[in-house]
Amino acid sequence: MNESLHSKGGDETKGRILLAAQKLFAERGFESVSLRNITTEALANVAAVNYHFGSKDALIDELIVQYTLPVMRERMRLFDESDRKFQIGVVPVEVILDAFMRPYLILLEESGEDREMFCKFMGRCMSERGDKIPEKALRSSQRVVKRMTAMLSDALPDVEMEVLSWRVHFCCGVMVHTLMHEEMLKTVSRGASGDPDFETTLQRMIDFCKGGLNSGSSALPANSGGQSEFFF
Amino acid sequence: MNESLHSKGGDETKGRILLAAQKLFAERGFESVSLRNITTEALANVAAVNYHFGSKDALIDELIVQYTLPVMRERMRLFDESDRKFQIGVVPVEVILDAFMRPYLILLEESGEDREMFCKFMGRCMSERGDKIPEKALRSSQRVVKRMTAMLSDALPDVEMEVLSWRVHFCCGVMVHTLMHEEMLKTVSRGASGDPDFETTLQRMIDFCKGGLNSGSSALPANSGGQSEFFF
DNA sequence: AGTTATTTGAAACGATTGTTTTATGCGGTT
DNA sequence: AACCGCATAAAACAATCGTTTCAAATAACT
Repeated sequence: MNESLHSKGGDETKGRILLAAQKLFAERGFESVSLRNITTEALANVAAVNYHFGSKDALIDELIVQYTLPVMRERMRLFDESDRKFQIGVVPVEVILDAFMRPYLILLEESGEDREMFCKFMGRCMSERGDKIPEKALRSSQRVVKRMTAMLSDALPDVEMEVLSWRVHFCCGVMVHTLMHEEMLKTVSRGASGDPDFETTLQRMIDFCKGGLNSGSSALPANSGGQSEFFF
Repeated sequence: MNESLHSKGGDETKGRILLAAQKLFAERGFESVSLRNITTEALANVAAVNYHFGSKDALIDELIVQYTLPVMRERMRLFDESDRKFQIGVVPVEVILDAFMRPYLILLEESGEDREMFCKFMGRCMSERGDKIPEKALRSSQRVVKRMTAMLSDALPDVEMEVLSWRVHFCCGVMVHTLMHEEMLKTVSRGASGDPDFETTLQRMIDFCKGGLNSGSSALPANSGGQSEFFF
């Protein structure tokens, strides 16, 4: 009856389908997973997908929106928090990067979902769905990037705007690639202290991106800065 | 008759299929493109694919090997060249990065193929074929990464081996993400001097990665360094 | 209760997938 | 000419795809 915010109470199977879809999409990609794969995993009927969501694409869109918006909100919240904390002076680069990347860690840890699965899902959104990202998620993402670029610009006044835009993009590349292939990266760290936790991975990404953002650039012609129209 | 190195002379359609397949795979991904899409583009019959290659997967494998090996060879050649040039002292980081990333530019410019298409194809190999990379291409890639990591280790003696391995991985993330989404990145640079050429993009990637590799790392427990088992 | 609206299940839809079969055409050799 | 090996073409293969249909079951409301 009431279209609940968390889609709780009402539909049982709808939630199971969303969960199964996220898991399978994360593991094998959007194109490779069929509706029957999903409904089998979710112990539901094939028709249930089209009944509850309308189509496979609509299901994907709903998944993207449902999993993207909380991340973007958390990023914005951390940006705000940082702005307050560093009211005098600028927010340090590593703090900005942390606010940008950490939500992938925190958000899911709280809700008890599988973080690795979630990361892979988000990574696939970025690499396999470059175009077909739902409007709402796209705009939300663009606001975040715009905000972060502005904050970084304050922290790095010597870096031209266009160069900075490119480097923000590079940071996203680092993050996407790392999230997508996390389990393989663990083979790099096999040794003394066991698997590196996400906090370690996060710190390594931040260190690297901070160095990259700060890097002294070779002389290049200066253009007017623009905003990337990407989905991160 | 003679199985020419460049698959010239003998089979006409086989070459056309390879070309069409590379183009379509680059544009839309491996799963989304059907054999009929390919053969239509190549003005060939559907059966021709299975006749010449055995299966769709075999076609993909052949494409990957055919386009990967020259890149790896060129990287190794540039590594050798750098080693000779800097016989006294170590090879600078930016030179190593250049040797790693430039082959994507040079190789195709010479053969007159479409570089943007090629980059996208390689990017898709890395992001959509993480596991199913043919053995030959995989080993070739691993040799390159091992070699580069060793050279970087000499150039950056202060960076622990494990941290360095992670950062090499991050550099790959920068490259893959950039190659995959090059055309969207151009919207960042719209303005004065028109589209940035690949040389500019390359320089920006190198600058960023150099800064990232050099970055002073926060204190983290040191593990034994290992080799990533990735396909780059 | 009975009526209505919503959610399921089994089956089938047409379309498309990768692959195979069968027949035909072509060039070179004996 | 007859034969051969190789390449192509048209057609059909079974399987699977996303989607739809429709009847049965379940829940909600008067």
